[in-house]
Amino acid sequence: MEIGSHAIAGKEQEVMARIAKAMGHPTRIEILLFLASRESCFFGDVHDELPIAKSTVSQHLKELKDAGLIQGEIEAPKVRYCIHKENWETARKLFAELFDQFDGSAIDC
Amino acid sequence: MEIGSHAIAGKEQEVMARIAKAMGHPTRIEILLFLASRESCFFGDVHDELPIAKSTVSQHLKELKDAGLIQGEIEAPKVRYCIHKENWETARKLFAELFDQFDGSAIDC
DNA sequence: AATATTGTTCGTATATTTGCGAACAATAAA
DNA sequence: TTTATTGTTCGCAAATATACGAACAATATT
Repeated sequence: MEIGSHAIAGKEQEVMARIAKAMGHPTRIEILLFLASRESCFFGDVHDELPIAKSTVSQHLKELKDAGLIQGEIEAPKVRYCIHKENWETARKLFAELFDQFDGSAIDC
Repeated sequence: MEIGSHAIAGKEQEVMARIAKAMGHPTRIEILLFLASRESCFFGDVHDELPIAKSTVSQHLKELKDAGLIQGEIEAPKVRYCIHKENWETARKLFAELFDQFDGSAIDC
């Protein structure tokens, strides 16, 4: 790889934007922190943590799921949600890589 | 701090959501990578990298600036943009902290 | 079978985002 | 002073996002 170029390809940029977008709402950050702090939990547990309608919670969970950050599986009549282990790790690396692109020791502009 | 609790307060969650939202667009990820890869540059340099109208580029830059990720200063008749060093570092830490909240060694749900 | 529990989906209203060209502002150059 | 250069801001149209309650679906319970 050339000096000065970065390792985040176009496809990865799209993935990052998708993930960042999913994280771009206070409620969804709250949900991620909640899920990250435990092994797993049910929809109702998430809903109980938030002062919003269940339909809204469901939509936020869907967005996080569509972005790949979490996963949910039916345990009738409940639905168990948890962090998507592999994608979470991928996201961690992508963001770390992006933030590392900038040389903090550089002089101010 | 209690075991199981996390270190990201409500206020920080809002900041994270704000930053993530700003990063939630492919063009803005592209801009961040571009700026992160050099000391600084002018608006025109950013515009030249992108296949979109200058007014649109200006708006994207404004959002990144409002989120605190970048800064811009007039060097008439040009405008020099660059990564906002301190806020960039803050963002790096916040994201790293969030992603570290999840114990990757946990069993799948 | 009837009822209760748990979430998702639908329909709707409002707000925000995105993108563009035109108009504008500020300085530099002629 | 006129003219060029460089970006921002404005006004608009179209697309998305946000939030809610009602309706629905699937299973468990009685």
